[in-house]
Amino acid sequence: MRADALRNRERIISAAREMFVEQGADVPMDEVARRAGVGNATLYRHFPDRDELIHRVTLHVMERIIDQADSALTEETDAFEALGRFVHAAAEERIGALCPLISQAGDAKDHPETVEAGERLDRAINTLMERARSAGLLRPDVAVGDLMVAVTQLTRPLPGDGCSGFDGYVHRHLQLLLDGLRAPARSELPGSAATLEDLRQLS
Amino acid sequence: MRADALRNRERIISAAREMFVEQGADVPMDEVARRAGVGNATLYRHFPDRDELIHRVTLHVMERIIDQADSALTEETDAFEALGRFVHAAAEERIGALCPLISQAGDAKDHPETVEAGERLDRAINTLMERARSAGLLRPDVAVGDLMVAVTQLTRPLPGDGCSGFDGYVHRHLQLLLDGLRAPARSELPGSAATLEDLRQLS
Amino acid sequence: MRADALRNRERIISAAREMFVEQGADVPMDEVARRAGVGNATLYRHFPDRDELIHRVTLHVMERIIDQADSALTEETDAFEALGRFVHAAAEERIGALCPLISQAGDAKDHPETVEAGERLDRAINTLMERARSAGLLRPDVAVGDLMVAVTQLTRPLPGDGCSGFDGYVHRHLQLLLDGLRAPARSELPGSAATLEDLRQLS
Amino acid sequence: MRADALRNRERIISAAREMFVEQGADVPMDEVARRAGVGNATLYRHFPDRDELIHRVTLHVMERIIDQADSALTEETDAFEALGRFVHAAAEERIGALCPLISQAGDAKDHPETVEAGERLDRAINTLMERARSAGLLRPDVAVGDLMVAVTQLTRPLPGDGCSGFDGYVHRHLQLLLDGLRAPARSELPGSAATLEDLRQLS
DNA sequence: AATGAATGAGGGTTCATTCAT
DNA sequence: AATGAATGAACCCTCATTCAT
Repeated sequence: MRADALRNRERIISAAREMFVEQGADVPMDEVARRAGVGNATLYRHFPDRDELIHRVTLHVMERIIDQADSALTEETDAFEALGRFVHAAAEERIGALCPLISQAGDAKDHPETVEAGERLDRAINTLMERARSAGLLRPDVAVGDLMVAVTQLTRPLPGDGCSGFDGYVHRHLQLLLDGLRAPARSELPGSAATLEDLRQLS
Repeated sequence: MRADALRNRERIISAAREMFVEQGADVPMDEVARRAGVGNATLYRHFPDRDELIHRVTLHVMERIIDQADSALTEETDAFEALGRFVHAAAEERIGALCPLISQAGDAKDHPETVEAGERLDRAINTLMERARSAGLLRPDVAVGDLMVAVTQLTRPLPGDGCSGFDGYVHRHLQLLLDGLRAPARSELPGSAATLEDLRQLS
Repeated sequence: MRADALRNRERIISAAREMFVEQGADVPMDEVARRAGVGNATLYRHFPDRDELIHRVTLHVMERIIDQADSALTEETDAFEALGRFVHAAAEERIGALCPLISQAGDAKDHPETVEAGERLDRAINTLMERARSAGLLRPDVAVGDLMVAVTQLTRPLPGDGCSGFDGYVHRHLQLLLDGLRAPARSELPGSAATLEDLRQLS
Repeated sequence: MRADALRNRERIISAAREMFVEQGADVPMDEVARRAGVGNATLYRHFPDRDELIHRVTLHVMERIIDQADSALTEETDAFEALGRFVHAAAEERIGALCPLISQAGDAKDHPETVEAGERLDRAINTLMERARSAGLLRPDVAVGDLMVAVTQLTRPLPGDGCSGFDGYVHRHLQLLLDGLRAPARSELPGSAATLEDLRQLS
């Protein structure tokens, strides 16, 4: 790929990520192109339709979240602290805004690359959780899917514009969740623990 | 109001609530009308535009949630059990699908009726929380806004169709939240406690 | 017809005339009904469709204009003064706003009542003009159709709202027209003199 | 601008002008597009809404009328003949059908380009009138606004379709007006002379 | 490869007219 | 007779996607 084409591709993904965060997946494609500083047809050359664009943006954010999980694992000594750091870092990566998009992107969620990235993400977070669980700090009845769905949901932006003021509260709610995750369990959870793969097949 | 008109109005609200839950606030108005079994112009006679329809649906659900809070307060003896019952009942009322709609309905969130219903909701839930807090069962550093936002977020449906399989997991996550809410607090929360009014003004 | 029905009919015609003058023939029927203080279905009972309403309003104004012609004939001694008085009076009757409506009312302009009223109007104005012509005050190469079309056009309101400020100028332009009608003719007119019947058949 | 886009733009303006003349400002936008041989969205790309389309069409016709005024000034020796030629030429440019549209186009009449074109038009016609007035051929108590409103009104098409037969009479009425404008004045005019700017501010 | 331009399908809303009370 | 309510067709406008330069 030519160097300028690659640069365009990256600018489009970056613009799309920003706009998806701010305005959701329904943002007009022309607006994405304009924010990226390219013509609309250039956008379509790189991403044949909206689904493909969403697909690539979500893959991109999954990679970043995997990186965050790895960093937290490496750089934090306390196992539960590592989990907490990861949770708050995932929020900053806008997991709540971006990951749910995949359910709007046709069959993208079953695409091999998505599945594969999901597996790596599952492994990375599972490692984090396993370490905390082994240390007796994490309640034993939760799995990666539980954590990721809860974090995603708690950090989802409200539809429509302008509710960005809520961001300040998000970390409070994540902290409440983390307190609920701490061992020992204070109640019995209904249902059963879910992996990311379980969730993917459900959706 | 004429009897048939009232019946139509109720059928429209009911259809709209169902479709908002299933497909979000962007459902075509004509589809809502069709589901309600009326012509599209009948819908517009009752609700001059989409904002008004959303406004009335959200008011309706707020009333139902207030009722749930009152029931929980009356019928449960354990104060924390009451809170838990209310949280799960609010999920069943689809608080996560319906309350966020108000931010998509223009100025509806500042409408006097919405404000007033919000105040009553705040009082009802505050009573529930106060009772649990007095009994030493609820951590003292949370307020109504914290609870309601977290519950709303955790129960929001994913965008797009068909992810209804997640519903089974929602109650797990609510339970995690409730465990995090229990006294004693396991960590210090960032930021400060919010009332519903605080949140309304933010949004 | 019952007394209250007759009263309603008159209120509707009156409301329609006002609104046609202010907003043109495209005013919503429901608005006419509201201005008249009746239900919309009552309007439709009296006038089966918009064309019929326009038809009746224009007949009504034609009668009033005939009256104005008769008054001018009777009450003015100078024959050209009588013509001038009539022209300005027709403007006040909103001939320019109301008579053109008939061309928007389907086949109403060929309705026997319209034809008959047109004939009476033609006779009345012709009498006025003939008297002025006999007195050597009116140029001989103009007929009723010329006068009425020119007066109608010069007094037509602009489409859209709010241009009522123009009214002040209308009488200036009518006066210019009257000066052009005075004998002796200052130029030769193209085409030939037209009766109202000529015009009706054209339109 | 690309050559094909420019061609489309001109075809749209041309189609719109024809249809505005025939059917008024309320023609469906889709019909204009169809007459122009383009898709409806192409029309909207060039003219974001109906107001903008009207705005551009009226600007276009104003330019053509200015040209007519200049031609009449240059090519006619007799000063009143020049005025007469201009008046009839303005009628052929459909001034009566097109200029009133501007009052239906939102704030277009206060748009700088419209104001500026109006000023040039005022100057061009004022030159014509001044020359005739200096030659003692034009009555002194009229101004540009008087002339233009009268010409516009006398040449306005009737609402609705099909009354094109009237066109033959229009030049008769313009001639009557011109005879009324000739010096010496045969009566005193009510009100005061108006410039185009006066009229714009009124409307 | 990049892009401005074109397009057709779809959704929101209005309104003339008809229906039911 | 009077009326509030219901309706479907029409129109404006947007946008995802394709085409032509």
